[in-house]
Amino acid sequence: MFDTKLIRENPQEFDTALCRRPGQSPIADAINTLDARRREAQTRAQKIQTERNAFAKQIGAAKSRGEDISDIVAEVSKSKKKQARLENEVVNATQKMRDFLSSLPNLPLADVPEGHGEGDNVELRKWGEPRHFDFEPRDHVSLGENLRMMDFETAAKLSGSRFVMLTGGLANLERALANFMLNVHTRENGYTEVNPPALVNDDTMFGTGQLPKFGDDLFKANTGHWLIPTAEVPLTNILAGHLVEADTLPRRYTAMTWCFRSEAGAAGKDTRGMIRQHQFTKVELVSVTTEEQSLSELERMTSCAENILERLELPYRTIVLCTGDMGFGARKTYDIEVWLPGQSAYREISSCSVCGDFQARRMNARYRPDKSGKHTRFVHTLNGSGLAVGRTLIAILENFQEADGSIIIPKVLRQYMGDIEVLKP
RNA sequence: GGAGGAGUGGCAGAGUGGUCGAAUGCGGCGGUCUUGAAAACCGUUGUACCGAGAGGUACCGGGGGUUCGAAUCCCUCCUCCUCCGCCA
Repeated sequence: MFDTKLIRENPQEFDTALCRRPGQSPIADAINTLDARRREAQTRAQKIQTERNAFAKQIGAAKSRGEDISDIVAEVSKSKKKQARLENEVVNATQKMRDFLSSLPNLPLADVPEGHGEGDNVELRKWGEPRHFDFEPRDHVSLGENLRMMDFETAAKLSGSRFVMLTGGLANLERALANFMLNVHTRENGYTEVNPPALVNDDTMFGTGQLPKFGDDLFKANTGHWLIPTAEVPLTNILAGHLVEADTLPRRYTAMTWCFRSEAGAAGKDTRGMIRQHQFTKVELVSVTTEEQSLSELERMTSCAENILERLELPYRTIVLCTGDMGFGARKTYDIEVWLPGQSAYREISSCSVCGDFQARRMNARYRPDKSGKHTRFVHTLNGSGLAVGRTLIAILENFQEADGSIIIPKVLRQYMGDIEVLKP
């Protein structure tokens, strides 16, 4: 959500920045017209209210002196209807503005490359050498089923398509991964571990930008709750409605949660395997910072995520998303892609975004920049995966496979798996 | 699920129809004293919006209503607490 004052004062700059996203057209004029109407109605309604407040005070004074008040009362009653109409106008105009503004995506930062889709993203760096195999590497489905620890058939019986059931060593491996990631982020990177609700209300989904536009991508419970598509939602909303002191920032939160996505628009995409599921485990990172800190925090967060892959010895590359591939609330996004030998491709395993004050405005989360000052500012929010656990498991299977279908366990994970070194079929 | 109670400023907590945006305490900020600090004392201290400004308007859990006037009365929803029942 945007500051209407900013749009009023810099309509040209606003439109230019917004239109760097493909599919967006200039909108500042329309917003400013709507806004002018709202302010005018508000000013008029306030004027009438001022008069009425004065009358009410007179009545109070007169009454306490024991005077007759019926004349004044009669006069005030007349303005009631007019005021109700004006107030109604203000409420409607405000609501209209809010609806309008809440459907607009965030402005890309100036250094974000312009483009229409995946193809226009820009690679920044690569880490690790994809391993050379002297046999034909298999994909994770083949490996997992061969181990008899990855069962799509039973999952389909229980739930339908896009679900998987892990058993035995792979179930343990997934738990080990999440445990490892959480330990690193909490013990070395300064994040506070949170175990948040996975069902949230409308306001919470609005705060991070899933609503009102993207309800179709979400699962909804019959109580009206929504299932979180990422822990970004509850973690970022922790500070919703709060005013905090600057010296309590940054706040860094991490959580392992299940994530639920309807994958409504992804029919036919990644149907094989556990790349794209309705339910998956993810360790999420969320930072809440000041305006000054948010850009460096993005670099920090991204390196926290990259570091996990390095310790797992998984080759990756880091790209910056172009304006056409960025999410709704982001100003700038780095994707980290892990090498998958089974696909001979780099695939997304983490996405780190800085949202500026976009989400903070939606959820009204502010801070006081300095203690004696009267001004408040909206906090800046960031989120990133640290990492997608299911996809990390896939990467381990495919990168650490042996010719006989066994899987070498990365050294850093062994302590979480009873010190075994290999999973054998 | 049943019966009660409560939601007020950063926090604690008073206020039951008019001069209440709201006592008081804590905390914060500024100052006096002090070599410095602590203590003590004095002062100050909510947010958002409208307005060029003067100034104005709104907000006492959310929404609605009664009234000339609502933190205060009524309706409704939400949240929390206590007791009982049930239960992982």
